[in-house]
Amino acid sequence: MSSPEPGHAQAGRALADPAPVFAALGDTTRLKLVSRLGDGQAHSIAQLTDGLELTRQGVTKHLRVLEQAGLVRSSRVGRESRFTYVPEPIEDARSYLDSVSEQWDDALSRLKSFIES
Amino acid sequence: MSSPEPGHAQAGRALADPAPVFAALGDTTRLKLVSRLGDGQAHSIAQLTDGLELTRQGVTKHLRVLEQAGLVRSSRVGRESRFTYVPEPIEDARSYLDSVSEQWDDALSRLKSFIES
DNA sequence: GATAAACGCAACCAGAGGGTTGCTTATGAA
DNA sequence: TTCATAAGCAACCCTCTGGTTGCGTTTATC
Repeated sequence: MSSPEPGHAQAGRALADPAPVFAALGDTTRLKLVSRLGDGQAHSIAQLTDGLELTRQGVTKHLRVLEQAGLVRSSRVGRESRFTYVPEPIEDARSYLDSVSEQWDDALSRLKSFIES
Repeated sequence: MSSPEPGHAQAGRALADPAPVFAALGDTTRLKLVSRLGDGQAHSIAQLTDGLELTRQGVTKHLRVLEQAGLVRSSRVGRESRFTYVPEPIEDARSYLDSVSEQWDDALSRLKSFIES
């Protein structure tokens, strides 16, 4: 019993510490990257750089951040590195937020029934 | 039309740019604070500091971050500042993650039906 | 084989972040 | 009124972050 709080541990996975995932999502550029990778296809760095107004190196850095948070996986194919979306961490983050909302709802209904009694 | 990607805009609110909310959640201490505030009660800074191994000033800074992200609201009552949970931003973040997952699922099923054809 | 494309590595920079300490101010309780 | 509690303000610290540039390396392509 020492997870970062949200009581009822929820159904699914363990989700050790969701903070790094949220931190990785806490940047507009990275959100765009995640979204673009959400199409299920593998994309090269050059591809992903296109449309974003920053250097390829900048994009690379962001991709490494996403990769370290487990949101994305990379593999070298020929002369390019292909990045693909990994769904699990976002599922985990989602269920974490679910548990927070649930906790909140429970607190509210308890409060309500207390007032009405 | 210039939101940070996820196509189908989703049902609910506008959710301008979810990045700041995720960034605010991207810290273990702040997650603990949010969770503790999720009980629906108002808590003073001293209360919230208790149990966390850092200074009251440190906690205050984190609370200001949460407040600026809209996750929390503060009001002065007597000599103490009371912080309370605000549910909307987390709802928004949740539905954003929903839209990402949905996009991913759609992509997968399209791929699958393409293979099978 | 020469050229171009796609990338990795390293250095560097300014600014934000997480944290502390010290001191002052407001408010409540004795 | 005096004393203790709760908090605000400001300065300071070090580290991480987002971004750049420059250059070297591998892989295609002509």
